[in-house]
Amino acid sequence: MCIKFENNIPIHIQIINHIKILIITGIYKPGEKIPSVRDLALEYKVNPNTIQKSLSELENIKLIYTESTNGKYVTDNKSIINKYKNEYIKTLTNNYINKMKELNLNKDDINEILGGIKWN
Amino acid sequence: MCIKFENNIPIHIQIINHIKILIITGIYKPGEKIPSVRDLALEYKVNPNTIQKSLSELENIKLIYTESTNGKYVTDNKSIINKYKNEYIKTLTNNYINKMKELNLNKDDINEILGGIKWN
Amino acid sequence: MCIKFENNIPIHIQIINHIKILIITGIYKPGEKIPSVRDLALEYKVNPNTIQKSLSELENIKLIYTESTNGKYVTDNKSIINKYKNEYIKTLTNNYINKMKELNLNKDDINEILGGIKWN
Amino acid sequence: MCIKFENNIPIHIQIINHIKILIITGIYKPGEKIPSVRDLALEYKVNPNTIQKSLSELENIKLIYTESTNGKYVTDNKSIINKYKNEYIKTLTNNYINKMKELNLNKDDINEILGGIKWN
DNA sequence: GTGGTCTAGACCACA
DNA sequence: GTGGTCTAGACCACA
Repeated sequence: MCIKFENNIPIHIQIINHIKILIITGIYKPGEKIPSVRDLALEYKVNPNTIQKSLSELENIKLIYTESTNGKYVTDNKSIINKYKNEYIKTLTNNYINKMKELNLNKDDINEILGGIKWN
Repeated sequence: MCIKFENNIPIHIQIINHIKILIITGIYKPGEKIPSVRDLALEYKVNPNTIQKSLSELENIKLIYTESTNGKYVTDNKSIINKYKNEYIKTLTNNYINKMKELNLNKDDINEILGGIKWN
Repeated sequence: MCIKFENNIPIHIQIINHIKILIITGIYKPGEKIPSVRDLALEYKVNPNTIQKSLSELENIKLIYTESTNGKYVTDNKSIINKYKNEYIKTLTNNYINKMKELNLNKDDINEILGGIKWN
Repeated sequence: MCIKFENNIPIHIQIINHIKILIITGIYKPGEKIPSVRDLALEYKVNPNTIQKSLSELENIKLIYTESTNGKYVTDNKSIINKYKNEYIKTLTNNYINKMKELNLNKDDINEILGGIKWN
């Protein structure tokens, strides 16, 4: 696990986003138990309270749930995961396109650029 | 001028990249005088030495040149600017595609996503 | 270590040239560790930042490289060293010949002068 | 006239050498009047006393002479000029060869290098 | 201990 | 006013 925190963005937000991506990309799988607050605090090198705050928010948006004495789990409702995945895809894509527009590139330019990519 | 510096990346590198993008996007035009070292230091709220270091590097890679005692100017060699523009496009595109791949999306998925974008 | 700095030439440039010659002449050998920034600052009696600046430039031109936290080393790429050696030879020779020309000496004169030198 | 003074060498010595070279190279011709102390002081941007000291030394070694109320002249004794010219040639040549030796080059190497020079 | 960054601030040349 | 140099000194990451 490796995350570089940025200035100007609250750390708990950055942790939310990081874990969200782990779930969206399937690194944390649906229904899978996620590490304990204590362990995550060690991994991210932050205070356990910060982790707690982040996980609460992830629970609010239904990406994880708590089994009372047992730990926290990734939701197994794949449609929720997909919803956030699509949202993330949209954000990435818009960011990409906006930067391309700043460079005065249009739809055709982008298609040409993507056409030249080799996929493996 | 507005730039939020990130942790973990030296400020002078971030300034290099920021000014590079201003040149690439044509906000700083070919042959145009750029603000003085002192003015940039005020704008970016850093020490003039830090600006000096950044501009030296931009001069090394030929994106700007110095007219001694007169100021610094964006190169008017558009092919150099284009070289860095293309490099930047490549980086943006690769980053975008790599994130898409992490989400298990392939070429067709991306084309479909881009096809659904409305251009204005 | 002994170096007399000249006026009118920035010290960091003089240090670059001095170390370059140490490498070219093989006093600093290929692959050998060079003294730390702090030690060189003491030797040359300048600020460590000035050494840092000089060594950065020597790294830019690939004559040295950095092993992070470990120190800086002379390149072990002998062809790079040779390139700068040949460049230096050329400069010395041109300077010598130009001064001879100022004295109205020609090729034959120089050959005669050199022919009279005793080699040991 | 342009001379950059070096540290660590007394300025009057540097001026002596500079004028000596002007005479040796024939820029100041045998028998020619040299500029007044006052004018030389302006040219070299030094105190007239410094010029006076330098010219005295040049007079001691017979490269110039004074016509009492009339000014100072380059000697018209060409054999004296030649003596210093030869001395200067010797110094230049020895310096050149010593630097070449530091680079582990020998007589044959130098001949080869000089053979490759294009003369015009 | 190693390299590296950044600031504050003095000072320089050029014109 | 412009770029450029240099120092003193604090501070950082890495290990």
